[in-house]
Amino acid sequence: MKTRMPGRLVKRAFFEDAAERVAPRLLGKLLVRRTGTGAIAGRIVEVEAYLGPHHQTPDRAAHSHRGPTPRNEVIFGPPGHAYVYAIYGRYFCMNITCEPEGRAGCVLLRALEPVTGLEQMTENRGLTPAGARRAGIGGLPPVAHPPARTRDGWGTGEDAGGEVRAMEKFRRALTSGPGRLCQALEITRAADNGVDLLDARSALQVRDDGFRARRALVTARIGIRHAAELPLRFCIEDHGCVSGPRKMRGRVVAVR
DNA sequence: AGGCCGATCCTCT
DNA sequence: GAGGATCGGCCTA
Repeated sequence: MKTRMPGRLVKRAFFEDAAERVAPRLLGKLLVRRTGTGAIAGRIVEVEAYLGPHHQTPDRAAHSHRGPTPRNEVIFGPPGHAYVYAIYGRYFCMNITCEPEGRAGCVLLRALEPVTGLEQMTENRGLTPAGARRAGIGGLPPVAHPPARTRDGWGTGEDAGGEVRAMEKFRRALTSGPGRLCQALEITRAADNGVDLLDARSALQVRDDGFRARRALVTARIGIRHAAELPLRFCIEDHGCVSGPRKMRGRVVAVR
């Protein structure tokens, strides 16, 4: 079965640059998983840049900080590939490699806006009873089932029973967070670490459907101890699917 | 060989 | 807002 993939593949040159420049430009691009039965896709709305040891600014939070090891070698390889690592024994996080081959630097994907395959994401995340068993979590959904998509948006268009708010909450729960988005798109280290995201044959791809984020909110990165003050987190301002605290100190910049 | 701890998520107070 | 789950990588002895 031939799965229809949205938009077009991003070019290699896009990632052949410093992570802190690639990161904001990545906002609005699509991360697409091809499955046996169709596509699962989300729009990138929150990212963080991690800098390689060659960089002028030392970044002790970066996995590449101490040089290449078997775990992080993909970061030192060619740009546009997936660096997937396991964290806290239960979750995976996904990065996209940047910089020319031989230099380190990558962008962590922290949140997506669900676009395609929401039912599959729901199951993958354990927000249905069957999925909960598969995902190995409790599986208490924000709402029992995702309300139907209408022409005007989610739910009925009115928010009579708080249905729109419930849908917001549900969408957030699907892909808002680096571990969550990997679970929703079935991303694992075993299957996806080192995959070329810019190859039409890959099961995981970064694509461009023409959406442009004109501005980005820049803040400190989340959940790190070292180099915690560097302004290397970028998100689409006020987007409902961004992870973390609702309001974070930062400044708005134009995306070149 | 052993210990520490993390670019997280979920649950309960 | 705090604590537990859970395990591989990396550092120290």
